[in-house]
Amino acid sequence: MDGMKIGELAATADVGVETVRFYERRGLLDEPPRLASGYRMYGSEAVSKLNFIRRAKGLGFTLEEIRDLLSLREHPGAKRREVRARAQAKIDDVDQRVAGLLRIRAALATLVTECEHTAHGNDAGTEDGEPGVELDRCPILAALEGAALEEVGS
Amino acid sequence: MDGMKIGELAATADVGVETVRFYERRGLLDEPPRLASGYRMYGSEAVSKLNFIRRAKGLGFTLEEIRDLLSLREHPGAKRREVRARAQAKIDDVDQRVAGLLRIRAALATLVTECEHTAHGNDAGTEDGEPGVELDRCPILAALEGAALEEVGS
DNA sequence: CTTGACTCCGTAGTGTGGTACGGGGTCTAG
DNA sequence: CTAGACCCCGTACCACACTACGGAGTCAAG
Repeated sequence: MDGMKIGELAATADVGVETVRFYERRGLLDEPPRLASGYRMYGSEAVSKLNFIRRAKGLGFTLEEIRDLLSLREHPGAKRREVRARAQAKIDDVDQRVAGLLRIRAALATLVTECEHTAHGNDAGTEDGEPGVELDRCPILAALEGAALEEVGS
Repeated sequence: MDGMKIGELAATADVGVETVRFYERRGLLDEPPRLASGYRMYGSEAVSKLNFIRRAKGLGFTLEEIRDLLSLREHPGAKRREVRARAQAKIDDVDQRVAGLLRIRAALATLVTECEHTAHGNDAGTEDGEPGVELDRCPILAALEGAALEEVGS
């Protein structure tokens, strides 16, 4: 069943052929076995990895971080302690990201609520012009600039 | 109280002077009033904006998205409906990100648990060599490639 | 056994988000 | 009134993550 060339892999995972080779150079994909001709031959797990990479990228991980993430399963029976520590560090990082996103979400939700409050049921495309509640204090800014916000680092 | 030059603003918000001008060119910061000399003069709300930008950036928003986010408060009494819609769209985006991160988090937690299970209490730096539980099925990949995963877009 | 799609490799170019540089003008303390 | 720190602007450069290109070899259908 398995055994596709790079073009088929790329099409299946919906990335470019060049991207696959690029990821290989960056160590995100293992070097696959080659045909006598030098052509790369991939199994279906390569599709899974590419899907994973696409998703993780969309979540803001860098390629280097994704390489780390992927390598967490490769530990050859040794150094489980270190793997555990690295996984835990990633968890902490993810928790920070989630917390930050939830802060932004809360701020946005406040904004939506405030807007509804001010001009609820107003569906006309025309200017409403109604001053209503003052939005001079931006809830988004307020939520983000406020206290208890340690640096996220990067 | 207000009225700082670009250097003070940059120092206060812990970014580079060049970065402030860069954000201005990209439309994230308004063009501030100038002294007769041409020097930019900023009020304290510029600090808030810069703090916001730093945080939002750390959460994976692009500068363009951040510009949108910031502009949500600038609506001059009109088009609240559109503001509400854009804020809601951002909320949906944030929810998707959080969901993705939580999937990764769950996978990492599984990995940690599995490692403890296999070689718990093993603190020696030496190879343990113990095969233990098979980790050939990667929980990280498993969590991300699984069903019901629509495309996140970008 | 030719033709066209596919693959190889290396190198170069793109867009994003800055950072640095260079040649000037300005401001303030001594 | 001059030295040094600050600011102006434009341009160039950097890292990251691709994306495109060119010239050559390979493979599969007709």
